[in-house]
Amino acid sequence: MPSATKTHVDLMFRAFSDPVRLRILAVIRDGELCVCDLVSILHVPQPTVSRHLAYLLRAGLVTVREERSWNFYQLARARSAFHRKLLECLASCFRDVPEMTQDATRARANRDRGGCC
Amino acid sequence: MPSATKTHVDLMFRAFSDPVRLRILAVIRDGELCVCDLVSILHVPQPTVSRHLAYLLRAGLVTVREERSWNFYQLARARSAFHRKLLECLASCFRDVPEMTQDATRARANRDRGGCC
DNA sequence: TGCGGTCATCCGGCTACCCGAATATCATAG
DNA sequence: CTATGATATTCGGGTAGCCGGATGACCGCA
Repeated sequence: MPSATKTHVDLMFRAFSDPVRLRILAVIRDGELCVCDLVSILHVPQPTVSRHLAYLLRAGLVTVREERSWNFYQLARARSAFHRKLLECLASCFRDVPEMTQDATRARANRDRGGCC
Repeated sequence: MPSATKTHVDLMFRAFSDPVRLRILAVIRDGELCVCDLVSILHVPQPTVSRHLAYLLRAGLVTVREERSWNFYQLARARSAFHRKLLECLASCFRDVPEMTQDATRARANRDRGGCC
């Protein structure tokens, strides 16, 4: 048994400590996106995206809205000061991860096309 | 090849995603501490503390000062907006992790005793 | 009823991490 | 030189991701 039990804070930090999850969180800052949009924007296989979304859901960082055949994910509203600070980190590291800006341009092009539908 | 290469941002987030490292970072916010002080404050074996300190050193989150036989660790000065925000997260999650407050009281008692020397 | 599209989950294998115990390094005191 | 104390590192084993590929569940539509 570890000396310190795993807490919710650890879970949230760990949610941010993966490149794909970080990019997902960054790209849905501008509004909800469905899974297939994320797949085409991030250039990541669909099961990988789904797995990471499940992780983010467990951590309480995103919410889902089901409509017809699509699941739209968006950032969850911050429910604590810690959560809010963490989202500010996301904004700050935006310039340190080059892939995020590439994702952002692809996401904008995607929205201009009207998404997947 | 992974879809997104491991970046420095990931390394820093991951540094925060372990209970012991989080407690170390929190307890040295009030000033530098040597390894043996950390061991007695956190109630964690010495090799474990050293390993986590090495991790934090690699991530650029702490600095060392060697004096006589002791190595004193303290928080590194923030070198980016992201780094600064991350330290603010540390302050915010303080109230969410009960062990941190226990560590803080033990740390204060330790300082009142004058540390390990 | 069958089919295509959307999404989630399972399975195998690999890697990275985390720990406890023991050991190594190094400075200092005697 | 020897001993002691502080710290770092190594080693072995266990566990928790992470991924690619395949499969499964579900819905809308012809």
